[in-house]
Amino acid sequence: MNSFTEENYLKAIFKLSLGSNKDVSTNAIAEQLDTRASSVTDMIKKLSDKKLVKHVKYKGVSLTGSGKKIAVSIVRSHRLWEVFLAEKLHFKWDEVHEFAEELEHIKSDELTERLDAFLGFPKHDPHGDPIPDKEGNINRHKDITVANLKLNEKGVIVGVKDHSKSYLKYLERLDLILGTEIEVKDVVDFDLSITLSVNETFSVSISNQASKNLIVKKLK
Amino acid sequence: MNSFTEENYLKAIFKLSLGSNKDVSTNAIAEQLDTRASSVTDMIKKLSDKKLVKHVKYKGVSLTGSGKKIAVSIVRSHRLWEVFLAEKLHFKWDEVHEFAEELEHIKSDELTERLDAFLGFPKHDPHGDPIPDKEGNINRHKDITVANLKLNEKGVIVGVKDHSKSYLKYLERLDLILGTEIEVKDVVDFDLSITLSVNETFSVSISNQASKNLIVKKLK
DNA sequence: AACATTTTTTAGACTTGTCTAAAAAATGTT
DNA sequence: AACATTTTTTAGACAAGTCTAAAAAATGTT
Ligand SMILES: [Mn+2]
Ligand SMILES: [Mn+2]
Ligand SMILES: [Mn+2]
Ligand SMILES: [Mn+2]
Repeated sequence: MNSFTEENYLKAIFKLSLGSNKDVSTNAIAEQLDTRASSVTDMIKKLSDKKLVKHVKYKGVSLTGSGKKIAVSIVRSHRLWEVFLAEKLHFKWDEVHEFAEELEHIKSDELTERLDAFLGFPKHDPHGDPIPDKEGNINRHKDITVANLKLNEKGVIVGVKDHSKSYLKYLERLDLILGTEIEVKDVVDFDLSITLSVNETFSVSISNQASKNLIVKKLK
Repeated sequence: MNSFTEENYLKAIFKLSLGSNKDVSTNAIAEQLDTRASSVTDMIKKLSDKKLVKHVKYKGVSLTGSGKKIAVSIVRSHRLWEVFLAEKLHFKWDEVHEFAEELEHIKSDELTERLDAFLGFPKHDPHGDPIPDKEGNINRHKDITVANLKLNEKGVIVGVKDHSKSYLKYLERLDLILGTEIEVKDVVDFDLSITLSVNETFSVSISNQASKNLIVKKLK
């Protein structure tokens, strides 16, 4: 069995390897987990002994097959619990993550599968992130953001790239929640801020920083 | 904040103080938590520094007001999670305890209250144990067991005193589950084994060991 | 290629919770 | 009351995970 701490390292390495297929650096992990590089080196040694990561000294680290399997199963459990907390216990989307960080470590395949069934096999968590299936397959949506949309193009909000409480609360205040339909009405070339029409009911202007973290599915 | 370990000690002391109001012994705690007396002494020192227990050297330990409050809130959370696991995820009553041992430590009053509401404010857990209310009040049912019933007396099963997997599975196999109506049809004076009529449909014979762990509400 | 900066690893220490072995106190027995 | 047994505490050690400070390796710059 792996400790909570080991699981959190595996999850961090998994997150940092998404997208690029380069090895993950010690410092990146340290920052992700808010710890020191020396602590990371120690833990990498341990995970390496357990064959959960591959490590070349001074070069970087990557997950092995079994390491990745564990990481994905934790992500799956995390996101299912987030769905439970949001849909069943009516927590807001900026509140679910902290609880899920703890719930995810209650490891039992049986528990996860039953939770999945109870929730009706959801495909996405409250932030639009895909829930890996039992076999660990993940359907990532392509990262088209509001910032990528051109004038007069339409989209539906399907996710966020920034998961911070402040960003999520800000979006909720503007009704920019999952499923919302938006249309680009104006782009200011000076600072790339964008004015959106929301659900064809009202307009709102958001910064480039905000628009490039809001994932959409383009509507024809 | 208290660690999982500290919480488990508080819970153990709470359980051991139920019924009798004598102080709890170091050895009793060690046995309950499957650890050594010396470890218990160490932890008692720590909990005592935090004013969660009162300790007189060589005499024994008891919970303070705040220690008891924490212990009860963990019991509340534990039993609510057990209800969730049994009713919503359809785990059997001999399977829920282990998961609840982990879930109970996800401490957040808000989470507990929402879970309580989601479950419809249950009064008892899947083993018939009372769920403490938000203020920590517990409605213990009085301990009348099948062994206390006289010939031809009737009762409804409302709880168990032994929570072991083997006992719970055994009872389930005999359909001696919560809510079942039973009537004492025969008592063997040699070994105190009892023959029961179950739900007025069939008969079964159980040992004294089994009958004195099965809590009933007597029916007139 | 030589020097400067950044990144990573090592060395050694600290905290939490555990253990064994031994000492001290309490309890039981004659 | 004296001795034996049991219970509890103390002393000292260990594993997990963390930290700071310093050494080693890699990378960047002239
Ligand atoms: Mn999350
Ligand atoms: Mn999420
Ligand atoms: Mn239980
Ligand atoms: Mn129970």
